Amino acid sequence: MALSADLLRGYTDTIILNLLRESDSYGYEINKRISELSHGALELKEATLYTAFRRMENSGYIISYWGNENTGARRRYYSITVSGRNRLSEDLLLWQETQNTLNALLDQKQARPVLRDARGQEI
Amino acid sequence: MALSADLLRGYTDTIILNLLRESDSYGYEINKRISELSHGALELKEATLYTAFRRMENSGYIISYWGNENTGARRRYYSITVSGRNRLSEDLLLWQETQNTLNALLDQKQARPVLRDARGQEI
DNA sequence: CGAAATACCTTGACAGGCGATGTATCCTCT
DNA sequence: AGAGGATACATCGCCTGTCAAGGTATTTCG
Repeated sequence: MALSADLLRGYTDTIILNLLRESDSYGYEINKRISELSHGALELKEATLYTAFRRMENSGYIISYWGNENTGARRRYYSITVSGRNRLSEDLLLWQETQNTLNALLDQKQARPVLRDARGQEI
Repeated sequence: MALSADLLRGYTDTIILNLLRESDSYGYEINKRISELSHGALELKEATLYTAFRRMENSGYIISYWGNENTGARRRYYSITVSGRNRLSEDLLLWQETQNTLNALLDQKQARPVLRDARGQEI
């Protein structure tokens, strides 16, 4: 079941920043990683993705550079800045708070984490 | 600390429906309940609230009627419909899923091994 | 060769949140 | 009695993030 990214509005930036935290990457790969890590639950549209890149680069959270592939299509790599890491930290705190608040308002208990085995199968 | 309502976009309807689940209520009271239950973390603006009511009534999730107060300002009460309860159930499931997905995407992970391209370039 | 995958990008529409503004009544304090 | 705050409703128009639809170019594989 795919989640509407509209319900996650505002979190695309956070998700991207969190992936870039580990290493530079480029659009196409980031999109695939998101799809993988969410087990297909979230698939960002390209328009959404590239708008997010522009927005975040304009805000100074990431910088971009062209990779020098000598084979295959050209890639634009993105790198998280110090400012981006700060933004990410705040976002992560905010996400915790958002969960607490919404769970309080919806009378929900914390979601039980989905556990998976080595093959990605839900336990 | 107030949450950015943009991060909760799409959940206002769910929050309202969940409050109406127990008993009919009216705009002003609902807004106060939200503020109380969230310990001030979420304060919906009136414009947001009343657009939500219109939207949900048009969609058949709630119906409204004027209260017959003989003192104080008039109140428009809202009542959740069967369709609204169904919508709420789906929303609650979706919220659980959203948490799981976002936690999977945002949780601290082991650092991904440094990958390099054919030319030894770090990617 | 043709299709699919890789990889990038832009335009315009849509929808939800909200700032600003307006109305009217009631209560409390001075 | 008058002022200010709380109660209670409502609308208009702007802003912003998502995305459908469209485009370009290269590589890989059957």
